[in-house]
Amino acid sequence: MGPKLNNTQAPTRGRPTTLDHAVVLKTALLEYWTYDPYSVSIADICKKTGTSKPAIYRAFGSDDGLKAEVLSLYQTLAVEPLLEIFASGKSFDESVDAVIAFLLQDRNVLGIPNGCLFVMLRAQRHRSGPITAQALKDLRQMFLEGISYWIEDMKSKTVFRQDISTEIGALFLDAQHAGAMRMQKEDVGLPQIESYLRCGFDALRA
Amino acid sequence: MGPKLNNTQAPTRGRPTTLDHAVVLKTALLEYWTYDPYSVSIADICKKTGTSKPAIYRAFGSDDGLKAEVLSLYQTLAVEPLLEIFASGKSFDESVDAVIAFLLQDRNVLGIPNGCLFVMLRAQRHRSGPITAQALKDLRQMFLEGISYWIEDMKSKTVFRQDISTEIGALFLDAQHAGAMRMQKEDVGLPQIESYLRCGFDALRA
DNA sequence: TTTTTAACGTAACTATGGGTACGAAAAGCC
DNA sequence: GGCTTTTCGTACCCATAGTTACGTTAAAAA
Repeated sequence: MGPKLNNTQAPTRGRPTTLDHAVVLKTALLEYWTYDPYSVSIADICKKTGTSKPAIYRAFGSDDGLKAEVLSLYQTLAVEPLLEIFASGKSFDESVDAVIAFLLQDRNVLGIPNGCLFVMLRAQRHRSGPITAQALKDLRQMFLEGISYWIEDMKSKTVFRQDISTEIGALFLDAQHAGAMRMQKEDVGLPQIESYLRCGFDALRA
Repeated sequence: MGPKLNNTQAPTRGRPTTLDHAVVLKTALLEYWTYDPYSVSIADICKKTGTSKPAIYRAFGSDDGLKAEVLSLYQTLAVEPLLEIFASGKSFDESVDAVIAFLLQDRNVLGIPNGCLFVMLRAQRHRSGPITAQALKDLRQMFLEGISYWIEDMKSKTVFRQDISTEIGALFLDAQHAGAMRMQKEDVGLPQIESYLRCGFDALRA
């Protein structure tokens, strides 16, 4: 989109780029995730990364553009790994265990914030600009589809209740995920969140 | 708290109050509920009600104070009626039906916004001032307790799964409520939300 | 009637938000 | 070396947020 490529080779003329696209993106991700996307300003990210505002605007176009790129990074770092667990052909019980283990890792140890940026953005999607809104819509779609595939798979193995439509099952699991992430932010204990999630999965087991 | 009582009789000296406390509160509630508490400014509420900013500060002290009073109004208007359904001694199935009917009323017809202000505030509680934060904490506590009472009642009638602790059951229903309200804001269809809720209640039925 | 009391609202203040104009600086090309 | 190209970042723009100073107005008390 922008007039320049990332730092991965390219420019032939003009002053070389000093801004590190990846560092800014990663910093923004961490700030948005830790606090909330709409409580962190461009100026905050500038301070954290030692860059200037125009540099960020040159690289990302706008606040909306930055948020959209951050969401894209979050997708590859956090959402897709979760979907891969669902897609990895595990049994029902193995899937449940793996998903719970993934969601409830000790984040302090890993240096990862609590909660889920995707969930936070969805909860405030009326605030997002058009680019982020579209990215959010697409990701939601992909998320529900990923879950739907798993449900279909489980149904074919007759370990998932046949009387629950795939659509509703997907909405249900999506909501379970959001609920767990919200509880994590609200400092509900891990054992409680785990029980909550198992309770939900039990509702789907044939 | 403020130096004056509400318009319900009282002042003996000085210029009489023209600001209608109730109207401002109701307007703020509607704006916060329709959009989101942190996308609506004091100035917005002034425009809607035709009052001045100092009038609002005189009556509510601060943004935080206004939000806290609005939350209190929301509690009596929307949260307590829901808890009363749970407390009204209905059977399990009647409770489920009544709760679903309550949550999924046609809001357009009633002039009530979609979603839930309580859920919205909780999702952004890190932004709230100390007064609102405390009110939010108290309301959350009351909400979980109200649900817990119902669960205990249902357990005593052996229609609620005994192997789910009351604490987890309450967290689960709290999350179901939040999920349904979030879906309503995300424009998920009513039938889907209803199925989602029934699916969750089914998980708790003995 | 004058004094006291208290709410009135215009017009400010400060901080911060997203966003940019523009001259300086650093590279390649001729 | 000059010329072109492109990024650099300081210093600004404008809008809006929450909040308040202060002169004015309307009532009760003296």
